[in-house]
Amino acid sequence: MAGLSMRKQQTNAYACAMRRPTLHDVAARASVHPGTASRALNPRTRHLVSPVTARRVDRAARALGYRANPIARGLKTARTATVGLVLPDLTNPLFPPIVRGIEDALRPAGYSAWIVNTDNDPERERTLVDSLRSRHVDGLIVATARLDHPLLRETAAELPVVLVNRGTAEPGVSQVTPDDALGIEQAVRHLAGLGHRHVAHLAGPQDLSTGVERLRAYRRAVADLGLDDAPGLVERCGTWNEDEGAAATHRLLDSGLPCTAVCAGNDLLALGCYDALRERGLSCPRDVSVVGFNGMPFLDKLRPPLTTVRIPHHELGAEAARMLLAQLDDPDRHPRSVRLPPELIIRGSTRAPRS
Amino acid sequence: MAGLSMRKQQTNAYACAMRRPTLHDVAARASVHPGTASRALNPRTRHLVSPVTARRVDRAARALGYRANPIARGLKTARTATVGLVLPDLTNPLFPPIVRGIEDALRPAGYSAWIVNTDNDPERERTLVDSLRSRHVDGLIVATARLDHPLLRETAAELPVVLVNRGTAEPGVSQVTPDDALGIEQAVRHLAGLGHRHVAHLAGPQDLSTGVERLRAYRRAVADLGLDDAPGLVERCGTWNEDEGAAATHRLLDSGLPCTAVCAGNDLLALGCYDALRERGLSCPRDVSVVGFNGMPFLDKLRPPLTTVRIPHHELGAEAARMLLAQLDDPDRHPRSVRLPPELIIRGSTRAPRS
DNA sequence: TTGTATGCGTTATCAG
DNA sequence: CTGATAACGCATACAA
Repeated sequence: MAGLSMRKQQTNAYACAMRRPTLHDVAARASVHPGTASRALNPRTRHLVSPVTARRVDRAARALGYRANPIARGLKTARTATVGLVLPDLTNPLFPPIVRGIEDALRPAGYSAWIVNTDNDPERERTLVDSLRSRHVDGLIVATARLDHPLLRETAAELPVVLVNRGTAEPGVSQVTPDDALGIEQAVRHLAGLGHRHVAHLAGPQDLSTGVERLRAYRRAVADLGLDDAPGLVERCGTWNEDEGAAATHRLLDSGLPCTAVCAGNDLLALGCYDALRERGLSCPRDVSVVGFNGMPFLDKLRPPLTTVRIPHHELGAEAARMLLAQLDDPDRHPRSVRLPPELIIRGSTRAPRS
Repeated sequence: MAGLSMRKQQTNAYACAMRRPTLHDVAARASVHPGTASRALNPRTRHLVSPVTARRVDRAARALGYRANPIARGLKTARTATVGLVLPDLTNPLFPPIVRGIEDALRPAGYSAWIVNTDNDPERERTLVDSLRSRHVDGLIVATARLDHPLLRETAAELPVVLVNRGTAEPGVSQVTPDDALGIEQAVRHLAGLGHRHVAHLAGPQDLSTGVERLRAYRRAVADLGLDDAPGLVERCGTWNEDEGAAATHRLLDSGLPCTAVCAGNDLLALGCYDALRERGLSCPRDVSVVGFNGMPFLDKLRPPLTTVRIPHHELGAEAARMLLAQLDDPDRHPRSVRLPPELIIRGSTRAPRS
């Protein structure tokens, strides 16, 4: 790694980079003690200083273009106005909108987010959470929650944590998730309304709240609506991706069970389903209707455009951020769980079954 | 904002949170002076300490689960092993893979990235760059470069900066960009090879290197290949998005100029083009062939799958990160400019013109 | 109301 | 080779 010796050189190369003015400089210019300047500049302690002095300090700070050094401040206060954001994978199009929601809610409060990717690797996750903590983030928003997730419990015991999108079975952790059950119910009800009796489900990973709850909701909807409940109509996928969706669809079709519609656990699985159908010369929606879940971008550009359950990504993130801020404000606040309602978006991939 | 008074409460709510061990604790346990412990733990200064002492310190550190506090370290060294990453918009699917490339290249060097979104707002950009600087990032990777971009010149004079994806006309700034000219040439040559003589171009924003260079390359290719060079075959778009692409396509079709193929400045414009064609009852590729640019994810799932020029996103990011690391190592290093070769991906949206 | 002193955790520069 | 000490920039008890 770069030696510290470079520091001297850097001073050469970026010679024009004037040292940022410090509180000390401001104090000197205003002819007050640094402590006074600190108080004057801090909204919370400003009332402790005389208005004239305060204004003088303000002017000095403005003139010098003073900006407090958050590092030094953090060292003293043990707070950084920063929250860590733990994602499985930023390249999954589900997450960027959630991130935007988080940032948009954090900004007005003066907080910013530090984003890390775990790649669904628990070890990497542990390392990253540790590095966020050593950077003294004030709290954590976690999108990688598993149902069984000791790290989460440990971490939440030590600093404010809010889960987003995926929940956990670990106690004492706040979470903001889509109402998976409601979404799946809408999807299955839509298919049943079109006349489908044999609806399959591509289930997601069963160690994630999303995978489990969507499967459970599917089963309940099938029962409630009196649809075909053959166990073979459920195919499990190990991860939320297209390959798994395609493989599961192939297994489903190989089973020979009657099936005119597929309710996929998420959009990526649905995309894999598209691939498998095409590979077998089957047409969606003529032969098989397909519903996705999440409302990823660009699904309307597919052929056929994918009917899906849209979850409010941005709002999911914003709500998680607001919840974390509240928790930051009042650490004794009781952990709570919020479910946001999804919305069925009907497009071209669903239609009544033939005959 | 949350008062600091909360700190006390926080100590209550997260009471079990043991204080992280500090260098001081490690030193005490190893019965050495903190200074010695610091030297022993720092690979660069480890040779200054006797092997036995070093090992003793190591053991103490391990036993206590010691992790250096990067904040305190940064305060002293004015270095943070952190780089700022300035993006226009994380929800644009072009960027996440670039981010991953950057992170993957940064990680082995012990650096991490702090991501911010400007929304293409210069004022917001200035604020964010400022906040990154006050957080003492060691350098900047910027994906929001415009051709005319004073902030870039100012900033690059004060700390290492590398541009990624978009370049600038400002002098003295390193950049890693796709070889836009080569990519467009491949695209137009492909269309010409299929027999197209009237190829339109949906040009991107002309204040961005990408927009300008792709337009220039289109013009050159049209000239070289002896294609129809009617000025009306170029339609300008103010931003890289679907709406602009659709509007431009409508204008193009309204012009009545003969045109059998569209070379879009990027994939989003091409998606807009799809929409416009569909709206007019035209078929791609039967009536009009379309080529995109960038190689966004999921383009193969469109109908028809979009022929595009794939740029090596991950490598683009990785190369930018490596370049920044090199610059961090040697601040006197001459700024340089790297262009990465793209690759034409031929899919179903291009075919020979009718008749 | 203001100044003073101290500490946050670490590294660098001295002595020894 | 190791220990002592002084910063780094800021916030905050405490003294004045």
